[in-house]
Amino acid sequence: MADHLGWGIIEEEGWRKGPWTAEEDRLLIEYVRLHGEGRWNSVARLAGLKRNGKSCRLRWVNYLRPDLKRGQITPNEESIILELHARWGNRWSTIARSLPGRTDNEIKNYWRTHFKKKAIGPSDASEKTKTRLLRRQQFHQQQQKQQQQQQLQLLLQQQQQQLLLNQMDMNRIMATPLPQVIRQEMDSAVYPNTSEEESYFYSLLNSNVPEATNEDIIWDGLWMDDVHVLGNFNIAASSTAKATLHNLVPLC
DNA sequence: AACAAGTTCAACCGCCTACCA
DNA sequence: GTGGTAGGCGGTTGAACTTGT
Repeated sequence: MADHLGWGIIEEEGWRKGPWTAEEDRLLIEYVRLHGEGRWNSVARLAGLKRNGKSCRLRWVNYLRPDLKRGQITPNEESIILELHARWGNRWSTIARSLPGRTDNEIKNYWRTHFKKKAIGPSDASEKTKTRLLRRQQFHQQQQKQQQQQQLQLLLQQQQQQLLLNQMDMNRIMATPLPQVIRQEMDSAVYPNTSEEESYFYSLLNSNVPEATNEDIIWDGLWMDDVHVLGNFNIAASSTAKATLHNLVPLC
């Protein structure tokens, strides 16, 4: 059970709660400087703080992070908050990403104190449902994305194999003496005038497919209305792949 | 000056998802 | 496949501060 010795000195299972002291802040800053962000549950052990991981993370993210912007929300920021809230609802962390230096907590508090009163009404009652629905949709989209990535990766693997085989054939052909003109023709057939999409595909073929791509960032901004974009991306990737394969076929 | 009411914001809570063994 | 754990998120709380009477 918790010992209630006053706000700030409450302890439960050895964890301190309540307002942070300057010394605790110093220890946390030092910890992050040495070990970086993350592994928050190690903070207690490594930094000598009697705070649980969640508390440490929150303190860092909302208060100690060096890139935080202090002071009043500007009118410009306010309009961004209004616009994004109209679009996303109470998805504060998503909104916060569009306002560098502002935290989700800060934006949430700002919204509640400045706009909540105006917003209370029939729409407010449905806010929770709306947020949950959005979350569920996000989850389904994530699953779809994974499936599509798997398909794309499979396709790329097949094509890389095909390319390897083609290259082996090419090597064999190139090993036999040919007139210069015919060789030039063949060179242009391997890498014809490429479109942007094809260049992108070549670059994919020539590099290992990264495990974590910028798609994560893109996906952050993709929601219901944007699903078709990913659908098109997949189609585009597939069609490009087909086109590229088609270009290679005459070589076989 | 003193008190009440209103506002702000740091911090906590509970839930959910991702990840790992 | 499953259970445990860590981290992230939105909602809520309550102490501190400000403003009005």
